[in-house]
Amino acid sequence: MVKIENTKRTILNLAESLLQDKGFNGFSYAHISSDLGVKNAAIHYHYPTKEILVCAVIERYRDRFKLWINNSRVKDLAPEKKLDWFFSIYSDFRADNGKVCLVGSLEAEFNSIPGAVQEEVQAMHKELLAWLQGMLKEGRDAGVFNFSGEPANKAALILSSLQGALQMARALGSKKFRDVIEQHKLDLLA
Amino acid sequence: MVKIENTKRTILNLAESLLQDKGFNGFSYAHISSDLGVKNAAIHYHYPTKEILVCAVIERYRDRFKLWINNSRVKDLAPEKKLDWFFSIYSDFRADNGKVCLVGSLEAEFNSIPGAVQEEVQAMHKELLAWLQGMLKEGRDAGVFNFSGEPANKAALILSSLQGALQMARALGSKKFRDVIEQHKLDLLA
DNA sequence: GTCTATAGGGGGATAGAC
DNA sequence: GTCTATCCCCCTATAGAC
Repeated sequence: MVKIENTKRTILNLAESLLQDKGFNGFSYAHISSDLGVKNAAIHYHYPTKEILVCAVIERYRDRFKLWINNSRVKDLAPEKKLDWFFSIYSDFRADNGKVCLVGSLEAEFNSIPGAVQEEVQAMHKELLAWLQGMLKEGRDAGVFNFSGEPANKAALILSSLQGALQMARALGSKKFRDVIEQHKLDLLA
Repeated sequence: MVKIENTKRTILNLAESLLQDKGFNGFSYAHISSDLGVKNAAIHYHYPTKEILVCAVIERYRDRFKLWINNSRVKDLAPEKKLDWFFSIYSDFRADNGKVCLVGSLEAEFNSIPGAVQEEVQAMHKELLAWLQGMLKEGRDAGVFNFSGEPANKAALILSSLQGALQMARALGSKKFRDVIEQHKLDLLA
């Protein structure tokens, strides 16, 4: 019972990592099973299809994000600290072998992934945007952030940029990613 | 001689479209050949390998972009019109069956594409950034654009955002894409 | 230039033994 | 739960006829 939970969790870890590294159509059950040290069929026992496996990866990530933002260590931060925390998620991806975010990886291949995965991605993206929008509004109301227009639109701008910047850094290097982060802070705190 | 040039061009058109729709690992020679109404092997006659084919797609796009920006219809525009022109490239992608940009598509799958393609993507991305950076500097010097920091960093922010916004729109719809464009204008012209 | 035919590999997925 | 073995499909790429 404990063993199976560990195995399932390890499979999810590997699948998540491979998704962020090679993309949905770039990884296979063979990658996971060889990394895990078992055979192909063992993965199918835990996650019958690739569609089910990747949906489980996203669901876990959504749960994780919900826990984070509802935890007092994030919830009670000042807006500018919340911003730093959010940026650090993406900086950590970059530092971890140049991974991109799940949303970006899966949306780039959106038209060649299963329908159930598309729906999970959509839900995940909405949740990220909603939190970011609330944080930006909170910060502007508090006089910390400075921007024109709707918080929802500024949130979409920032999130799309982080997504793109992780991809950009693969071709142009980590400095470009850091430059984008700094420019966002400059724009927001000016 | 004319016929072969037309065929080669049509193959490049289809490959470019498929790349922007399904990604490198999501399209095959079979897609191209069935769309073109020929057999698999005919494509290999013109472009022996997928690596060579995709490199040719990117090289053509780079040439096209160079022609555009050196043409007086773009070169002589005022900075704010240049900005609109650049945004329209991405709006047109979005309007064309929700395509994403080549750079975003290929960088998302960067670690599962051939090395020669990676190098082409890198060169292309640098050229796009260089032009955008120059345009932003020109606009700020002319007193039309308003932003803090280095033009290079603002260029990276905007380009990464356009790249991400096309992907985002696949899950969340075209309105989100338009919202991002409007927010960029708001930020830049404030 | 395009065809048929096929090689050769990898992919997702399943059956049945242990 | 994991194994071996296997099925079947799609993929990239090539050989040789037309």
